Parts: sequence; structure tokens; C-alpha cells
Amino acid sequence: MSKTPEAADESKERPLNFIEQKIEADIAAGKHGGRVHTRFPPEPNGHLHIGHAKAICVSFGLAEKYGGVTNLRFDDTNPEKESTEYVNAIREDVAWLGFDWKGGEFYTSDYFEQLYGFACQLIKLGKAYVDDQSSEEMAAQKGAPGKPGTNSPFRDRSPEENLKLFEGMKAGEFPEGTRVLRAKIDMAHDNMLMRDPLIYRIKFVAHHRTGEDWVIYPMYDFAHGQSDSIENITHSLCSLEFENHRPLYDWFIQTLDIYPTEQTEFARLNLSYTLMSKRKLLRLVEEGVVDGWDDPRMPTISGLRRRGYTPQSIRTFADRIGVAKRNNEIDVSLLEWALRDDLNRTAPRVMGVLNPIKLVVLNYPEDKKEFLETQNNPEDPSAGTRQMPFGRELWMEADDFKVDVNKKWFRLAPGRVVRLKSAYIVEYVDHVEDESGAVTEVHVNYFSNSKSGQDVSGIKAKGTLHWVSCEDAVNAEVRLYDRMFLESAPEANGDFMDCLNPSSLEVRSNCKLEPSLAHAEPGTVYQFTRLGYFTVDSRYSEAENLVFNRAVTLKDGWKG
RNA sequence: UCCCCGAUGGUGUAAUGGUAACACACCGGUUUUUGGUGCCGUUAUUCCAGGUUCGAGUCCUGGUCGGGGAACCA
Repeated sequence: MSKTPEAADESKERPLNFIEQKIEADIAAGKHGGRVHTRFPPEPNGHLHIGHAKAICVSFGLAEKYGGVTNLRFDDTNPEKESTEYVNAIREDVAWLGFDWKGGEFYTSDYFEQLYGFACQLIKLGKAYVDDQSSEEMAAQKGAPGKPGTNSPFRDRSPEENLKLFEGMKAGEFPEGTRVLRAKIDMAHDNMLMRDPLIYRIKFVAHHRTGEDWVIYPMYDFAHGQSDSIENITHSLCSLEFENHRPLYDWFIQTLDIYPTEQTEFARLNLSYTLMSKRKLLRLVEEGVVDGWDDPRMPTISGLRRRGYTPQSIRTFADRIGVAKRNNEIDVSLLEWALRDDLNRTAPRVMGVLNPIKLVVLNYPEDKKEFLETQNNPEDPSAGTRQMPFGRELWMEADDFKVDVNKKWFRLAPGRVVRLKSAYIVEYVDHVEDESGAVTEVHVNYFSNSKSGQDVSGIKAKGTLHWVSCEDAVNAEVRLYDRMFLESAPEANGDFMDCLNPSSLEVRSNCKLEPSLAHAEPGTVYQFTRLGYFTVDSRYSEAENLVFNRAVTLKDGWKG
């Protein structure tokens, strides 16, 4: 019936992506002594999302595949935006995905002293200078694409003078914004990033790790490549937007004559109906559109976790989307497929009624109750069975009864018989409506010889319904989520706030669940039979006030 | 206007000069005590124009289209 776990464990026979091909060529050529050492370098200024998850899977996954290790490095060169709170959240998310940073945990701020040394070295080589101009003046000299820039009047200061001024910058002798250190490359370079880029700036701001030790901070471009090099990273993998930066990193590495880390860029993930920008995600949080970074509708790793996504499903997803250089927009249905694929094999089946109406079995004795055996997971016999209490009064799904139906309707209706899952076949008798015409109760008779597993009734029921015993049911709130945006590409045109889906969250407060769920805890994802996959909300659920989140529906093949 | 990157079914990803394939989605059939799962099947793809070659998705030239590229951000 179901696939074996191995069948889902991708990555086995998959053709190599272009990075794997490069790595194998490097190994074959003996480059880096055949080593593979990668890193994942987040800036601790926000929460990780599904796009980062792809990057994590690529960098950690490749190292793992080729017998190497991965470093977790926090790129913390801008003290104004970074904090330890983010560091901790990022650590938690990476670990939850199931990756160990066996190469170690590092911080670019660990290298401030070394980077300062590199800068001094550049100055001594005549390859860097202190510029006293304002940012406006420097911008004006930068030129434009196709038009060369002009040299700064401070470009030809002597190494001695530069060194003295740079030391002064470090010593806090100059106010913020008055001086910067620039690499001396080529103001006419085709690549704008090579036109004497700024490498150090003055900031009288405390850093989350180095405190007040520094008042000058390296720019990202001056820190990133050298940090890789310091850590002897062999393959530095990043997104396409840094392609233009590679020549600059290479220039620093060659000029300083340090470890030749090589960067390879690949396309970042874009997901349909989803936002993938930290800044825009932050806006959703700040404007109260969502509950926080871990709102189950958020594409953040913490949001997906709270929603009920599993690490395995995200890793499977990352594997299936592949790695290439072309811009992409992955259909969210692939993410959902990956979740179902995992959960179908692993999630315990339970019964829950989200929109309950009474189902009364008229010919079932009022004082009788029996316990019926049911499978915990038909895809996994080793998951065992459990007993479900059954009685005369049950809860059934309002959607499972309709008065006017056609031939395609398999569920309950006047004149129809259906099977109650793991229980009996029942036959419609009559129903009760309220003043508005809504059905509140359905009355049936059961066939006592149709008991599940020992059915000798000979009756054929096309439909099977889920149900919960009224006497034993536990109440719960269930939150149904839908995509947060109406547009496939919410960032494409106009304000993404204009295409918010008003029904991205629907709260059902009167749900009836089978009693085994009374002690459900966050972390376990259940399949509510016929409905979808649900998990206990880690924030709002309490013992006496259960709250479940729907991770994803079951695929609905009903065309009726 | 200049530089860098890219272009293969609806969406992604392979094919490394030799029969364009796999997954998701879609549609249909089948199995089923979940209208789930499984199984089987259908539809549908090389941006354009030249060139090289016995043979081009792949190599060359030119074009078109898309993405990225100027911060005391990363």
C-alpha cells in the first residue's frame, strides 16, 4: 500500500545538480585536498524562513553528502540590527531541521581583530585609503553603469598617513560619518562594486557580542569572504544576488594571499502565494496582520513548525525543488505534497468532527456502550490499534448530510446507507431542522450484524463517515488556515497588503474530538480521518482548552 | 547606456554532441471501511535567427525576453 520510508528518502539516485558536479570535479582534481567544508551564514537580524531552509539544506546537505562538515556563522557586522535573541532563534531552527553544525559555531565578530589586521595590510600594500568625504560626495564620484567614476581626492594618501588615520578611526577620534576606509581598486571598473568599495565605517554603537570594544565595523563585503577564508571554507554557497560580489571577494583573497575559498551562487527559493522577504514579513508582524513570527500562516521555520510541518517534509521539499541558477517560483502545492507524503506514513489517525451535528442511532440501546477497535495507521500496522467508544448518540460532520443529492453523493442523505468508520453500517430514518432550515440532528438505524471486521450483513455502503461518541467527546478549538495571499506573486505589483486573503484563518470553536486526544501535546501531528493533518497549538492550547492547528488538508478527490 | 547571470511541459528539475526524462499540478481509470494512500494511464516541453556537425536542448555568432548590479545594509 504505502511507500517504504526508503522510497521517500530522496537524494539516492537523483542526478547531480550543478554544484554537486562542481564539487565532484574539485574532489577529482584534488582541490582543497579533497575536502568539502561549507557554512551557513545568517545575519542575526530576523527569523529564518522556508527560503533559508532551502539554503540550509543545500549547504549542510552537500557537506554531509561528501563527508565534510558545516559551520554555523553569524554574520554580525552591523550592530544596529542584530541581537542575541535572533541568534538563539536561528540556532533552534537549524537544529530543528535536523542539522548539526559539526564544523563549529562562529561569529564574524570573532574576527574583528583579524579583519582590522587585513585592513592595515591592505593599507600597507597601498591598496586601501581613508576617505574624508561625505557619502554624497563619494556617490557622485561613483559614476554609473557604463560611465566611469572619478577618483577621490584622498585616493593617493600615503600608507603612513592612511595607517595613522585608520588607527584614529579605531581609537574613536573621529565622529561617525566623517571618515571611511576604502579599498583602492578601479573607479572605472565595469563592476560597480569594484569602484573603490567602502570597507570600514565608524559606528558608535554597542555590538551584541563585542560590546563597546569597537567603534569601527567592517562592511559585509569586507568581512564575508575573509571569514570564509579564515574558516578554511572550501565551497561558499550563496544566492544569485551575490554573483557580482564574487570578483571583489576574490580580489580580497588574492591581495591578502589567504585561503582560497570559492563561492558558487544558486537561485533562492520563491514560493507561490508566499512572501519571502524578511522586511515584508516583519511588516506583517508589526502591523498585527499575524500573531507573530511564528504565526502558523507565516513561511518562517517557526511558523511552519507551529503549523505542523515536520523537519523531514521540509527536507524532502528542499530536495525536490532542486538547485539551479534560474529564477523560479515553486508551487506551494509541492510543499504541501511533501508534508502529506511524510505524514501519511507517520501520523496517527484519529477522529474529530469540526462542524458537529447529532447523529442518533435509534435502534441502539440507550444504556449501551461498546469499545470498537480501530487502526492507528493503516499505512503502518506496527502503529497498532486502539479502542473507540461507541454509543447511541454520536457527533457527525454537518457536511456529511444533505437532503437533495445526486448519484455522486456517497454520504448520508434520505434513503441512503453509510458505514461509520470502524463501526456499523447505518440507514437514514429522518432528520431534524431548526427554524432556519439547518439540519441539527440525523436519525438512523444500525445493522447490528455489520460490525466492522465481522460484517455479515451483505449490505454495501459507498461512503464511510467519521464520528465521535457524544458522551466521550472532548471539546476543542480548531484553527483552519489557508494561504495568506490571494495573488500567486504578492510582491510582484503593488502593495502585498492589498492582496491579503481575508479568510486565511478560520476558527472553529465547537469541535468534538475523540477522547484519546485529551492529552495530545505539541509536536505530534495527527491525521483527522477524512479531514487533514492537525497538531496542538504550542502557544494557546491548554489541558482544559485544547487548540489545534490544521497543517494541511487531505487531498480532496471529490469532484461532486 | 555598461557589467554579470539565466531561458527545456502549467510549475520545477534532468538529459554533459546520439530516442527530450523525472517529480508536483491537471485529467481519467482502478483499489480502498479515509472521496486519503497505493497502482495504471492521458495531456503537455527545448525563446528566435543563422552557423558548425552524419547528428544540436547541449557547441559558435547575433538577437529577444527575464533576473541581478550604485547603500557608511546583508
